[in-house]
Amino acid sequence: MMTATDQQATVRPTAGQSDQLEELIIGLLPVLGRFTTQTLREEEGPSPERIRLLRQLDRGPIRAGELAHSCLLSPANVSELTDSLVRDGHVHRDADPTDRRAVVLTITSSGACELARVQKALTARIIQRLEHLTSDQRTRLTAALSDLHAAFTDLPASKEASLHGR
Amino acid sequence: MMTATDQQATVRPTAGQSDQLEELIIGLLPVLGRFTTQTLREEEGPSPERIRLLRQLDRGPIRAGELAHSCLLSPANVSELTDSLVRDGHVHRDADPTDRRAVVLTITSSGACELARVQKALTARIIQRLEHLTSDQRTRLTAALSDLHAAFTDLPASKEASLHGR
DNA sequence: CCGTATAATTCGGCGACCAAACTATTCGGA
DNA sequence: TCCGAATAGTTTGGTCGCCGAATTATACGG
Repeated sequence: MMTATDQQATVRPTAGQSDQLEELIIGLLPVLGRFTTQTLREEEGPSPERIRLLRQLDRGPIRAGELAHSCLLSPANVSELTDSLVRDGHVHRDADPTDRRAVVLTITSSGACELARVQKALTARIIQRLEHLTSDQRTRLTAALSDLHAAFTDLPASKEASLHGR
Repeated sequence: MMTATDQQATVRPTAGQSDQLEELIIGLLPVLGRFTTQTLREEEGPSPERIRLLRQLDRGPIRAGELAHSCLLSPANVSELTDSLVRDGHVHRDADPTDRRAVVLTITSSGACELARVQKALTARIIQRLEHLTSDQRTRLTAALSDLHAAFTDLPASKEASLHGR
């Protein structure tokens, strides 16, 4: 009845068995993404994206441009997100004394506190999801995710390898 | 071996070494998310979210509500996204003959084609990222992601019965 | 000093997303 | 048989994330 293409269950001629891994990665993203946004939404705190910025800021003060770079966001976006973080008192903006065009972002104690709270909630949820894994599975997962993370983390320009502002 | 990246493992007294795993998962999302959106953006096709719907539709016709449920989206959102997919000729909407309130969504051949094209591009990029992994690492990653996927895939139904008696 | 490069912000606009209101249909009674 | 409640989707109004282009302020080489 239906048109030419019926509901063939994933018979893909081009697929080898290694295709499975890529499929897994592609499929993982929406699942994790939903989970995270859902969880953080319930948490009533800063939005997921703001949390992402806070996570970076928690590592130490950073210039707005570098933050944009490290989070793969446009400067415009960072500027806007920062606005709201400043408004909420989670971050403050200071002029960089060495270059007055630039801005240095620093997390406030309230920001760090929020971050900790939210991350704790998120972590709790994750633990809950993982609790039926065996110890071996956990170990394997940790190692594998480490690889995966490394594979997809590209710091295209490690020009500022001397990031020392601490 | 730990690829101790820039992560400074915030010594948490309550946390065992398993804390590392949660950190990895939290950190993975933005990395993967960025990668995917970036790649798909370059691909000039349907947006990532539309691709997500197409992926589900590619498994066979489905009612709009079920699609919303399976993708964890609101019906409103699905309706809108579907609009654009229909406009682009990637999907068609048909009234369900057994229930005229309902709508059945079916991917068109053009939709399937687009999906294949885009997934191919995405897969190619992923392969590129993974090419320096050893065969063992790949195997481990595949198994681990399988676990992870299962752990975060929402369990269907089963809540109906318990909620009934309230 | 001046022109150009650079850091950030502002502006306009699009896409994703949702809750609430609305429409059309089904279905369980009385 | 008809009515009201439930159900499937759509529309509406609005928020947030995100970006490119224009703008502003500063730095720096000549």
